[in-house]
Amino acid sequence: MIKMPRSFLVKKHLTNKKPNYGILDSKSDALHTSLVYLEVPFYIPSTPQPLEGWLPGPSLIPTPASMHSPKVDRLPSRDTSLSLHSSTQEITYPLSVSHNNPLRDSQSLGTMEPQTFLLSQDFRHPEERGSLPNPLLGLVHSSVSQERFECFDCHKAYFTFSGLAKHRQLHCEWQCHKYFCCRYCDKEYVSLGALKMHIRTHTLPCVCKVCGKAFSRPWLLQGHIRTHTGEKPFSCPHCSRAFADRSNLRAHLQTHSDIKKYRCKSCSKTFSRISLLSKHEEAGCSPLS
DNA sequence: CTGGGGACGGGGCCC
DNA sequence: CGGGCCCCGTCCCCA
Repeated sequence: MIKMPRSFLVKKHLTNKKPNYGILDSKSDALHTSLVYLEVPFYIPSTPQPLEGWLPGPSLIPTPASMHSPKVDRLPSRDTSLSLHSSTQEITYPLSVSHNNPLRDSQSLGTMEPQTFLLSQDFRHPEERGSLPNPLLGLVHSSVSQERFECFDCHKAYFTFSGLAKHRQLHCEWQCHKYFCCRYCDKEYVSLGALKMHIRTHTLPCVCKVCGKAFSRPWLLQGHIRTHTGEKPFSCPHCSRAFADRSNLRAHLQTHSDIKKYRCKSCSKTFSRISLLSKHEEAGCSPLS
């Protein structure tokens, strides 16, 4: 029988990249500087940037047919150049640092296809890097008529660069591309909050004053204390039984139901627990029995 | 072996 | 943002 792990919601190993545990103890800039960013596709906007305009103008960066998924490996800044690498060549482009780029309005602009790059570094201007997370490590997409900044992961679109930046920082980036590893075990989580909560299962800060048993969360301790006091606040409306745990009452209520929650697809027999259904199926369901 | 109770872990939601 | 609570679920144990 395949046993589900107790921590069934744990993110499994989808990446080898490990975050810096220091972020658990501090909410400093380490949150944004110590993590390893994954490479994700990036579309060079074909219209001017709403921020500082320091990104390379699209009309300056044609799309070589032989160039696939080049890496931007040099941090661009004003009045400098941008090197793009592919497996076959390296191309250096001057940067468009001004909204007054004369090529911006060229006829070729309307026929430009979105260009895909892989960003492996923080691509922002240093002034922006100081205050914002790296939003470009998500999808940025635009059309000629209406520029939008679209999250590569969830495809949510924003009209402003900073809008996407905030979205990436608060919601999507970590959830989609970063996994937080427990320093005490090998479990990984998709959010920092989930990891913090998991770590409590190691540190067990909530201690029972009666027996000394420790728990990860206060309400778990409260439930445990009921085992000492005998308090059972959750009563069954169908019988005289009462329970200290609401989940256990819910499971008990299944015993009063003729139609249980979990149904065998073969014989339609129902079970109060999925584990009982699994046992039934593994034993070899016989619809005639 | 089956069914059920006790205890507890984890994410989501709300305040 | 963090705590409390809810819900879902598993594991262990016992009748």
